[in-house]
Amino acid sequence: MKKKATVNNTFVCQVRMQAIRDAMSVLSGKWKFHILGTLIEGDKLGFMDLLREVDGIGTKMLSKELQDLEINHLVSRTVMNTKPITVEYAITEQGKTLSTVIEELANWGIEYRKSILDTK
Amino acid sequence: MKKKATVNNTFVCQVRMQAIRDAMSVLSGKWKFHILGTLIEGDKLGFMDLLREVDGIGTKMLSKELQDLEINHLVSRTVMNTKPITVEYAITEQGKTLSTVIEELANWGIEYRKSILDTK
DNA sequence: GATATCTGTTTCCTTTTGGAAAGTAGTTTC
DNA sequence: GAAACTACTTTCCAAAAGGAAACAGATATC
Repeated sequence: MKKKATVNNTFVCQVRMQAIRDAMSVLSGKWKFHILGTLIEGDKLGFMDLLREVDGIGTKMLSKELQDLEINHLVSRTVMNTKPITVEYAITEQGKTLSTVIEELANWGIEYRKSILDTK
Repeated sequence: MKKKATVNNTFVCQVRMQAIRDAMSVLSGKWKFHILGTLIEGDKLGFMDLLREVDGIGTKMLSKELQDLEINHLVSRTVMNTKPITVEYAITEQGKTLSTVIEELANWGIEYRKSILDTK
């Protein structure tokens, strides 16, 4: 299975491929876009808030995904010293740069659904 | 684990959630963005062309992903009656509507990589 | 006739992902 | 002091995703 790139083997394409890999490595999975989208809308949400907002997610996945997003500097985590301890999750400046991507993706999804319903 | 949505339980947010689910159901996996991106650049590529262009993919995944994309009307498949049989894969009009999303994602990936290198 | 090319499919396996449920731990209200 | 609330973690398991390699069928070239 030897391979020689022939068509898109330009520098820009290699860079774009790498960029998509980079982006997906940080955004892959079933929940990241939902969590980020929710945090972009209403900033500063507690764990239980997110559990309520992100429809269908469980504690394990929410916890794990939030850790991933925090590691990648897209979400911040702040422990508040309130009566029953609460934690505030918020989108970072870095994370906010994703809002156009998420917006575009959501818009595409809406249009896609429409076009599918038309053809049926 | 009772849940009551309190913050983003508006109609637009429900629609956006659904839109992201729709989009991801069609675009999930390791290779779809790469294949679509490649087909948007150079239209009409053979199976072997794609195998060469999409760095790292194997025959099984390429075959499977192309089938998925064809089912969802994002890619067209045309069998040519050439000497050794060849097949032309191309992006559909429907598929072309993804170009802005892919563009945004790639741009974000590029900027993200830059910012990570800066902070290190 | 052997080898090569094009387009896949099939098999077998490992890794990754995701989910349900129970457990942990601290605080606070009744 | 029992129950409730917040914020998780852990365990155990099932399903999905992904990959390497072999196989297959058709034509065409050496």
